[in-house]
Amino acid sequence: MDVSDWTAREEMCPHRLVLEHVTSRWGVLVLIALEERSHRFSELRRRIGSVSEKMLAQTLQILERDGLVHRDAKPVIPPRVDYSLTELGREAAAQVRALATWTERRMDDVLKARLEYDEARS
Amino acid sequence: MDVSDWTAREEMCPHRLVLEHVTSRWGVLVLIALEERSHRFSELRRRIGSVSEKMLAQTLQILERDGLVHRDAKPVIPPRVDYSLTELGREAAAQVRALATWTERRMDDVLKARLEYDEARS
DNA sequence: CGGTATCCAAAAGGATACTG
DNA sequence: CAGTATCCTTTTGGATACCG
Repeated sequence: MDVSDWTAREEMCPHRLVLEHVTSRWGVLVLIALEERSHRFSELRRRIGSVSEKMLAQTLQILERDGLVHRDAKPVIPPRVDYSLTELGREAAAQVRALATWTERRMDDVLKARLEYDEARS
Repeated sequence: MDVSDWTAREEMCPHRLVLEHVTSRWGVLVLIALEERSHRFSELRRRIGSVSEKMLAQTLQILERDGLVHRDAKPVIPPRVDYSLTELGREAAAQVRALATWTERRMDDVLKARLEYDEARS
């Protein structure tokens, strides 16, 4: 893989965009939550906590369009919509979770590095 | 890992921030470029192509502070600064590259999903 | 309940000029 | 060469109100 492949063209290349979707602020949290089990819209909101309706809806639409999330709207009143991962989404979630787990595991080293960095400059 | 752990506190929790650093627009590209070999500042600029001086400098500082990137400023004229990955940075780069490789490998399925999604709505 | 539409504030990011 | 400082534009994201 060549880095310039990711930025050479005017419009960002397609797989660079998918990477941005799955690693976006809310994309990461949605994928990890849905990897565990399917959620309704309002369940996801409560689960993630700080996300606004607008951003959650937007994130879910982007991930659904990319084929990572399946949206199941049941024709009942009141409306009920369940979100789950597709096979593609489960693969993405596994990758993202691996990265998230790594940051958790290595956090102490990062904090130590920051202390050294800040001290060297004060 | 619980998703709400990532968003519960006022300030984002620390490992969530590290995740944002390594998956940021330019962080991804810097890590992948440096995984291959060390680069000078201007080499990175040319390699990544579309990044501004400001953003490259900022990204490198953030990654250096997190202990992922090593900065080696040689006291010569004209100045020469080499950037490389630390051991921690190599681990991060491997994770990020795995994710990037996955998006590349699965791009066809994503594009197909998008076509279906867009057609179903037109 | 599960959204959309609108407006506004905040943050990210680029262009340019300048410096050791 | 390797940045920093400043200004300005673009993008992101939250709050609110409304709808089927």
